[in-house]
Amino acid sequence: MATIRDVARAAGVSIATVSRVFNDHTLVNPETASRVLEIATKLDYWPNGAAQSLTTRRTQTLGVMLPELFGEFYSEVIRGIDRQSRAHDYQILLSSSHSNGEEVLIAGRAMLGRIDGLIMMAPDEASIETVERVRRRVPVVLLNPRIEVEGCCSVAFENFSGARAAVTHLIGLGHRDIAIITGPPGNVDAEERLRGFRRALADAGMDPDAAAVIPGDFRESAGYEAGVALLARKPRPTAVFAANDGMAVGLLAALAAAGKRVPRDIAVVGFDDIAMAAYLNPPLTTVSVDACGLGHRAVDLMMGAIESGPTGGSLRQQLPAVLVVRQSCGSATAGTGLLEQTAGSSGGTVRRGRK
Amino acid sequence: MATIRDVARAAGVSIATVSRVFNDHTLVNPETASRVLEIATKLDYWPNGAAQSLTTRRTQTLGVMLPELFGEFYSEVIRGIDRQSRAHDYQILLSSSHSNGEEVLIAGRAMLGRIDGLIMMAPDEASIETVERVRRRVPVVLLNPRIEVEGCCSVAFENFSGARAAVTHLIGLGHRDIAIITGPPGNVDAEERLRGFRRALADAGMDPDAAAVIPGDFRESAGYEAGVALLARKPRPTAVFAANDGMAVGLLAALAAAGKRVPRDIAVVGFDDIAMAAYLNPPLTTVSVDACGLGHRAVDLMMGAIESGPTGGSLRQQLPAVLVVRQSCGSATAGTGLLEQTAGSSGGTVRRGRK
DNA sequence: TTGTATGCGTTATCAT
DNA sequence: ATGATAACGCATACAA
Repeated sequence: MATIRDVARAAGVSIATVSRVFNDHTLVNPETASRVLEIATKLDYWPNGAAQSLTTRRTQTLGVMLPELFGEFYSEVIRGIDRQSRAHDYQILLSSSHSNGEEVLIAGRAMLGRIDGLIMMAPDEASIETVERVRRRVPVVLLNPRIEVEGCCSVAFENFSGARAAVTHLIGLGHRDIAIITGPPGNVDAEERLRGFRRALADAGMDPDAAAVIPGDFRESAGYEAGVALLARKPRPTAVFAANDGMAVGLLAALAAAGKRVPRDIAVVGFDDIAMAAYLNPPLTTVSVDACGLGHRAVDLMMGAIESGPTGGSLRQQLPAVLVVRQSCGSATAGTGLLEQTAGSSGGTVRRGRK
Repeated sequence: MATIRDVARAAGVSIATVSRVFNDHTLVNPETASRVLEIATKLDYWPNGAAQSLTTRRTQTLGVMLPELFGEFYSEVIRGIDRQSRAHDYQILLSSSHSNGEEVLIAGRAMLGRIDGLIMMAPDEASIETVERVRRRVPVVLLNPRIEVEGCCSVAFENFSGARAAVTHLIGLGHRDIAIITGPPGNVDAEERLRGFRRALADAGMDPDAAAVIPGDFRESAGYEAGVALLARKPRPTAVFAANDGMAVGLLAALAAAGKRVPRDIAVVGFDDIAMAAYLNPPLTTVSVDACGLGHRAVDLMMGAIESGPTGGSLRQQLPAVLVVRQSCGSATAGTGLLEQTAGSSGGTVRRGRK
């Protein structure tokens, strides 16, 4: 393939001139420029990106590392990153499905020299060291970080207050025996949601330790199994908070299979507000988070970090988690207010209906 | 940051030796190697990817270009590509949301030098020229191509036979007035599905030109609007084939809003079998395609193309589109067989139930 | 306005 | 087993 040298030779100029034409740096003689352009077109010359980034130290690429690419949630995050990156003329170097620190390290090394910044969601604590090492080279933006890393910006959802609002709503509806299906152990989101669940109970004067905590892993199948386990329980909880919608879907299926009616027999609330939540039977009450917006925001932070260089501060941003009341949680029972504002320092809000 | 030179200096060896240690090329003296490794660790040396790929002409990266990143379908494709790429130790350079040939060209140029191959789904015919130009540089694998490009491998779904099977099924159920909600004009999948729709009607001795063809664009909102338009029609069709599930979802919502019962009043069939299809009310009969598998297969083809070099043949592969019968299409009416095999050279198959 | 020359951080081909 | 040194393709400081 034609290189800058080929074009220079064919046009009878130096490579510096060709380079200038393509980067319209210094003013180049219009005639010369058009001649070079013509030759370049004829030779179908495309500058080599690797060579460019080697000299300019710029790649116009953002690295993205995610723990896994399963479930709608991560797809949405990627979409958000993708869109906003394009708006800034950046491409995305994707490397997901990392389950441990070792893989993260390898992927990080492979990205070095090919990216101007890294947006990552660390699967576990072990990846923190990798983050530190990457951070010495390019800006890093953390997604829902377990631990804040000095010098890294981060964006996170208000998992805690979102979960708290959801459970508080159930309590407001009159429920006193509420179970939770948790996410995978070690997952930050899962832990925060569990914490919100417990806090809501405690706030209402109930004993968090008395509540049924059924282990899950964010997958639909776990929700189904949890449903089976739940039905065998005596006394059977009157409401269930699933730590994500995927498990809520499985739970709903298990309940339906057992002939239970939702919300009459059991109330169900999820978390994430995935696309199908509004279309489930019954429509799922859940906590809505804007996964796409998370990616969008991460890119914005990254752009700032790239601009300001290594001295850039470490902004922390929180994105709201809003309770969306649909039908799976049932309506207010007599004597209980339905519209009370959910408590929470971050001011939880409540939305109703399909969207 | 430390470069290979820094390591060499600190270890008292030449850069060639350091390079050898990291690529375990020729045998290096174990002592020297361990010393170099030690120094490299201390200096936190990471090879620069851009420099590596400049000399080796290898990037361990696959370019991925998609027309848009909206809807579950594309997310699934990306997931498939991502997974299989990782299995081959490749990363992904993503650039989506391209709506026209100009954008595709720009994105293609930006990728040059950073990728070993390109997997792309061209939004329109104008992108073909870009494909040709990219192809002279790196192998290209096309996803659902409108036109086969000489020297490019491709993977496509059996859109035609899938749609045909779906509509044939409706006809077998006794329907004689079947409408279609089409995808966006110019979209290959959309056109093939329309073609399958028409063929099914023709095969049954019906007049394709007499059928109601309602324009859509694959979005949920288009399905909703189509539903409204459909209900105003007299006589009202007894069945509708939505060219994708997203529109079927909107259609279902419109019908429910109008108090119509599915499938009693109107039968509905979709295409894609997205995750929520099985959970809709009623569960959606649709044509299932394995979007994730498409990506997976594309990577496999790419690996072959990269191996075999520029002389690699141009394999074309077809992935099945299987009718999944759920409840939105209703059951057989008297006198009509329900289990008949769908016609089609590619041997359409029928599946039942939730999965 | 244009050309020369150097460097970016590697790998790889020679020697030694 | 190891060391010079020449690419790789481009951008850019400096000279002309």
